[in-house]
Amino acid sequence: MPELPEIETSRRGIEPYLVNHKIIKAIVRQPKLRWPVSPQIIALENQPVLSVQRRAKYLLIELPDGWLVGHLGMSGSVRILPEFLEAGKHDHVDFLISGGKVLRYTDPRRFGAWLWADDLETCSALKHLGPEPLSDEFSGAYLLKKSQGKKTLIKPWLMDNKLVVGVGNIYASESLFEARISPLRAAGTLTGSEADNLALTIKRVLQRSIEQGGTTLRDFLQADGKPGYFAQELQVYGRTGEPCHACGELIESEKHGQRTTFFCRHCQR
DNA sequence: CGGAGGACCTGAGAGC
DNA sequence: TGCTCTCAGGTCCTCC
Repeated sequence: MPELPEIETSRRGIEPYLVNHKIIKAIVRQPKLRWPVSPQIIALENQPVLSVQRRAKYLLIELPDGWLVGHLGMSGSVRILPEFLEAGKHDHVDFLISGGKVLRYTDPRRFGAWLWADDLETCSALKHLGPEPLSDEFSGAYLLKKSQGKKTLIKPWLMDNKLVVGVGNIYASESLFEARISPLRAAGTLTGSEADNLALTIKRVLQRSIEQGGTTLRDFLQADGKPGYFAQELQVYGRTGEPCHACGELIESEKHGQRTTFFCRHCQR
């Protein structure tokens, strides 16, 4: 499911229900996720939530003694239930919140994770991540420097978390289209002005999607159960064979490393 | 080292 | 209807 805008949408959705409340306990129905659910989570009792943050595609829930580190994988979502409701087949973890509401994690494919971290600096899941795309550190100059000599295709290169986090399969294709850069080029062929443009475009596309509540393709829902509306603004993703909104030529798709890339051969050079 | 590919897991939809 | 195949928003691991 989710790329950065969907995680940020989820974070904003759950934050007001958690901060200044306590997590009474966690109910873990299925501990076998991407990694086993951490024992510290299973043992949680009556902990006040200090903050709800995000790093890359991880949700970070701050407790007095450490952090709940959640990842939604490909198909995961979190939502707030007004009260405890019977769990479905894929409702793997509930966090019971003081006052009676429930933070429920649902994930059919179980590629997600719920881990405990004593502190964020030493958390192995977070340690090797590149810069946040919406931070000042992520710039055209940064992209240009990193691209030097790279033979990888630009599109899978953008999806590498060591380069920049949060850009997944949807937004990699969308950003390259908006920047009019062909995904078929090697990363090392980026010019300075293209790198500047690409960095700005990635920020703009992600920001706009966050404002729309993310992209709902099939199962992603915001924490209140509503879909995200950015799907209506997708220019190339999922539009193989349909006319390009800019030039009318047909959108093409190709597989690069197991993932489909969508692009307009005429607009993107 | 960089880069390619398989692995994890389930469900939806297409085609026969 | 039901089987088989392909595809899906992520990322870690191994192999060359």
